[in-house]
Amino acid sequence: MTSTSGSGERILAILDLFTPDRREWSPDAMMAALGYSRPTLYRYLKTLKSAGYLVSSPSDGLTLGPRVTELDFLMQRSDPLIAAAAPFIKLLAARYPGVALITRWYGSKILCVASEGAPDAPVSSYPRGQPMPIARGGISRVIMANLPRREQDRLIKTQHDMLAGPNTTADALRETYRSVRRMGYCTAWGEVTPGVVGVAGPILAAERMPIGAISITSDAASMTDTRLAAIERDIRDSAAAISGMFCARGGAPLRDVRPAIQAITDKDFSATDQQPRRHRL
Amino acid sequence: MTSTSGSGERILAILDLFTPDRREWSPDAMMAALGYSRPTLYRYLKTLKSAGYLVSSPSDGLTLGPRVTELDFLMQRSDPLIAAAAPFIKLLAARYPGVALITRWYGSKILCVASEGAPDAPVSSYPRGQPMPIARGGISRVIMANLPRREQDRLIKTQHDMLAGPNTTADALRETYRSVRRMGYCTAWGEVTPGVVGVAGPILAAERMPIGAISITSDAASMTDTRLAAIERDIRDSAAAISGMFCARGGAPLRDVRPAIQAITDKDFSATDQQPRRHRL
DNA sequence: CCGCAAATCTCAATTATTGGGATTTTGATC
DNA sequence: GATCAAAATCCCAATAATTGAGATTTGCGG
Repeated sequence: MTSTSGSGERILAILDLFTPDRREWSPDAMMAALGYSRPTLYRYLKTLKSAGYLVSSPSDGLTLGPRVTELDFLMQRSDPLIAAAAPFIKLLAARYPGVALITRWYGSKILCVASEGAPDAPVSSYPRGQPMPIARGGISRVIMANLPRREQDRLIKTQHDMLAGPNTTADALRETYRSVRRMGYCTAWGEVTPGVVGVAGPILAAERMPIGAISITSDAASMTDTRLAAIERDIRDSAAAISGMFCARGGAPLRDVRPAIQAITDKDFSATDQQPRRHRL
Repeated sequence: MTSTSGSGERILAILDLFTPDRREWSPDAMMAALGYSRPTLYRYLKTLKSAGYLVSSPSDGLTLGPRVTELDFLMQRSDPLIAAAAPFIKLLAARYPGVALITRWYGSKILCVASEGAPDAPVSSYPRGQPMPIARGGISRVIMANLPRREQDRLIKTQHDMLAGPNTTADALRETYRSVRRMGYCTAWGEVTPGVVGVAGPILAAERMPIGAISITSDAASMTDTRLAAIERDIRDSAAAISGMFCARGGAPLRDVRPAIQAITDKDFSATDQQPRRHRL
C-alpha cells in the first residue's frame, strides 16, 4: 500500500468515473470531480481516447470506448477461472434445470463472468458483467464465509444492513459463516429473487483466499429434496475441484479437468448422505 | 502528438501485451517486452491488479481481470453509437434474413460492437468484441472510402495486399472508394465468407469522419434482386440517419430516432430505383 | 522446517510531470 | 463562406513525483 504509481492511478481514476448512474462525462465535470488541471486532464483524455478506452462526441460528451469491448472479448477467453469452471457449469446446467453461474470476487463486489442455461431466464437477472453488491444469497455467503477474518469483519461492519436483516447480530452472522465455511457450500431460499433457490460453492486460490464462486439457481417450487441434495453435493465437489486447480500442490497444475469432472459424474446421487466435510486445498 | 502522459501510457502498454496470441504473461516476460525495471513493473502491476484489470495465479501468470468485463457491460449501455444504431439493426434484422452488425472503426481495426439476428448464425463469424483487420468486405470499403485522403493513402500503402487482390492497383482502389463514397453504401459478394453477400453503410461523425458502419450479411444464394435493392436503400438511409445524429447541426441533437426510423419504414420498396445520391450530413 | 523464487522495500538522483496562462483549433450559427 | 464562443492544445519553468539498483522480506513447494 505504500508504493504508488500515481500517474497511472490518476488515469485509471478517470475510467472509474463511469458508472451505471453516470455514463457520460464532460471534461469540465471530470476536472471538478477529480481535481486535475485542464492541461493534465486533456493529456490523460488524449491518451485514453487514442487508445480507444474512451470516445467523445460533441453531443454526448465522453463515453467508454471500443477498447474495453476488445479487452473483454479477450478476457473471456483467457481467464483461468472461466477456463477451469466452464466445464462444470456446463455439466450443471445440463443436469439440472436453472442457470449456472461463475462469479468473481473483486473490489468488494461480486461479478458474473460466465453463465450457462436458459439464456434469458427470468430466474437469475444477473447477466455477465453486471456487478452485484455483497447483498444476500448463497454466493455472497460462500464468499464472505471464506474471507480472512480481517476482511470479513470489515465488511460485516460496513455492510451490516446489506448482509443481514435488522434482526441479525454480527455474531450470528459470523456463526453462519463459520458453518458455511465448514460445509463447503451454501443454499439460499428466495433471498435474491423470491421463488428461487440458489446453491453456491466457493472457489479458493492460494492461501484459501476466495476468488469467486460457482452456483446454480433454480425454481424453488419444483425443487425436490433429493435433487437439492444432489445439487449441493455437485456444487460442493465442483467448487473443491476448481479450487484445487488454483493451488498447484500435489503435482503438475491440474489443467486437465476431466478427472475432476469424471469424479463428479461418477457419483451416485441416490446414495445416503455423505457427511459434509471441509473440502481440501 | 507532442503532449505525453508517459506513465499512464506505460501502464496501458501493459494491457496491450494481451492479444489473442498471447493471453498469459509472466512479470519477467513483461520486463523483457517492455523494458521496465523490476520495481516499476511490479508497481504498475499492483495498480492494475488491485483495480481488477489483471489477475494473477501462480500457474497461469497474469491474465486480464474482471474489471474489463464490468467496463464492457457499461460500455454496451452507454455507447452513443450503439444507442443510435440499435433500433436500425433491429429493424433490419426483423425485415431481412441474415445478421445485422454495428461496427466501430478504431485503431486501424474494425470492431463489432453489437449484432442482431440469428445468434449463432454460421453466416457471420464475427461476434461482438472480435476485431477484424481492414481486410475485404463492404464494411472495410465504406470505412476506407470515407477516411481523409491522408489516412486512406497511408492504409493503402500499408495494407495493400489485404485491401486488394494482387491484380488491383492503388489507383483502381482509390477509384472504387470514390464511387463507394458517392453511393453511400457498398455491397460485397462473398468477400469475407464465400456464399454470403454483405451490404454496409458508413457512419460519419463531425468532419465526415467515419466512426463505424452498419451492415447486414445474408445468404447469397437466396438473395433476390429486388430484396437486395431494398436492403441497399435501407442500409444507405439508416447510415445517413445515424450519421445525422452525430452532427448536431440543424436543431437539437437528434436523440429521438423515431422520425428517422419512420422515414425508412415509410419507404415503398417496390418503387423505381432512386438515383443513389450522396447522403447529407 | 528449509530453500528458492517471487514480490516488496529503501532512498537518493533525476527525470518526467504538472499547471497558469496564452494560443490555436473546432464546430455551430448567421 | 465568414464569425464567434467554447473546446482543446501549446509553451515552459518549477517542482514534485517517478524511477531503479540493490537489499530484504514474503510466500510457495518440497
